[in-house]
Amino acid sequence: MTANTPTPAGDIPSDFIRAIINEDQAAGAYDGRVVTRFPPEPNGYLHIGHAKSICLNFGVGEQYQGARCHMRFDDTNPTREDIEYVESILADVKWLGFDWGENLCYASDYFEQLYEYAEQLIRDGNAYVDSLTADEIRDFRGTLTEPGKKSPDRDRPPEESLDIFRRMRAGEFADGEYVLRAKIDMASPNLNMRDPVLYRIRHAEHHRTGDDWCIYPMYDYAHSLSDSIEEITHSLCTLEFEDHRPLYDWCQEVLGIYRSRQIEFARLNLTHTVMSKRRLRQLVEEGHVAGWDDPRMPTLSALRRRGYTPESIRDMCERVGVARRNSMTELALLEHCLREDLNRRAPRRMAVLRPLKLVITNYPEDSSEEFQAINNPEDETMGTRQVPFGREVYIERDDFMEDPPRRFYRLAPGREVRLRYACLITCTDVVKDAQGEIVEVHCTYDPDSRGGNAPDGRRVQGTIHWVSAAHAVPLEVRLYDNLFTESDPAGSETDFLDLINHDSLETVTAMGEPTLATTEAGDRLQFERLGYFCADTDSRPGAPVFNRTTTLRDTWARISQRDT
RNA sequence: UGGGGAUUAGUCUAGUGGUAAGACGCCUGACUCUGGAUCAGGUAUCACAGGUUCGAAUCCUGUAUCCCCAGCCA
Repeated sequence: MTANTPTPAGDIPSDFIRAIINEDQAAGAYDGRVVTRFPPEPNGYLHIGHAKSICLNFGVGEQYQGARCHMRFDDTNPTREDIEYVESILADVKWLGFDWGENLCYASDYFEQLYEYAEQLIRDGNAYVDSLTADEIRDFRGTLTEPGKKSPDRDRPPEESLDIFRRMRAGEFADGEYVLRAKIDMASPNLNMRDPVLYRIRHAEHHRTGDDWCIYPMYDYAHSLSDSIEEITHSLCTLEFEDHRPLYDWCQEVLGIYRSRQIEFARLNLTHTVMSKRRLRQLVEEGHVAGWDDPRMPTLSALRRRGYTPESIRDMCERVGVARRNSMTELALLEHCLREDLNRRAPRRMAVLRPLKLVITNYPEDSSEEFQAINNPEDETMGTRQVPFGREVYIERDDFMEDPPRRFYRLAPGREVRLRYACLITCTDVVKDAQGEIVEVHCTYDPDSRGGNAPDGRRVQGTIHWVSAAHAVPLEVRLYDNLFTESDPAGSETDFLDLINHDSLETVTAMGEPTLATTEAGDRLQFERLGYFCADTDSRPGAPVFNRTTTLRDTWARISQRDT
């Protein structure tokens, strides 16, 4: 490995991990090298919690001079892992915008070397083959407050252990017949040090090594050695592995191999969702959601489908920071990052979610015209487009009230509002059906206000969006809300499944301006005054489907809610 | 009366002996052809109790609360 010039600690953000790395750099530790790794097990989909780890590890790998971050699969348990997960994980990391370059690694690539190190451990008297059953090992382990007992096999001579271990590898024994254990300290107050299992027999096909092996290394052993083999300098993991650090260090120390340093940080928790693989799997398997990429899920594939940008996710991870205390980040922060990003980038369009027909009685029948609309007021370079207009338009049901409360300054009988980019209209009549439901609103327009400007400069409080009825394109729109009603469903007394928000998905047929007919899956748009929407992969030619990524900040919703 | 961690505003994070910083949220107001965006202002004495010190969120002592650990999972 080549030595690197230390990076000046000046402008590297100051979370405690980077502070440690800065110190190491200043002290010339690790020859000035900085190498991290992101080590998922390919047994599930990546979620927003993983994003924090990805941003940290790859972020560090980018920030320091000559640094890098290895993409490594911790694939030591063939019974639950699959190539499908490998591929989705790779795609998600790439989507987030990170690059592992040449450094795509698999713990399974080290199986032979790991095995040889295990023989060394046995020869040195640091490991032994045990014939205790799983139940017996548990019994012998002791409890949190009582020391464990030594296995009768603990003093098996190294030659004998070596022989059995080789035969374990050769496939002479059934699953569970023997295990290889580290010989450390059965009385240690740290249960991980009470002769932890290093290898177990598993006659199972591995997604990469096939049936080359029938013994597989355990996490603590494999992870510590993999880090060492790759000469990882800073091995960043979550808090629950803190108790494993002594074992991590022990493995590298007794073998006399490259020393990596494990540093733990608090994982990301987000309100109104769950993050554990077990719960996510349950949501999918029991059909509470449509799949791993159901846009209500916190998986990266779901967030992508929902319309979240990788930039917004990375921004959130940066703002959350890195520390050692358990925390729960508010979803609002992620949403803020999203809106900030999309506000700059998303083209504006007009669509009406809950259409109410509005007839402009003084507008000529069978006539139409086009108005120019701005594609993005935040970015002039995005230009303008023409939007057709006619005698009948759809407006949002919420934008009309027959008997409006104070502070409501949209359309109501006798009121004048602006149809965005089109003209000023005044409500003259309300048409109801037999049930008393409003089915139509009649207005007159001011011909001199074409384009939406008041000819005499008079102030018009409200501006509402609309879609020409004659030109409208029907859209399937999926309105998403939080999957859970409580902020911490996993931490609640109530079972998390009973906290599912049954209104988390509402599908409506909206009416959109003509340009919306030609969107492609993945396109992100702002429907003016409503929110950000993303064309779904379910879209078909002539039948667009949109996911509501998030609403716009809605001051009126807050005011009206507060007043009731 | 096992071990390991943590404790700064509603939330997240900075501050490491010199009198609490930033972000989100929330509240006010300005502006506005998105009640969007933008802009201006407001919003904590640092878990608690003692102690050291001219001076403590930062040092010491004790207490409380929360999290993690008894897979041949990672």
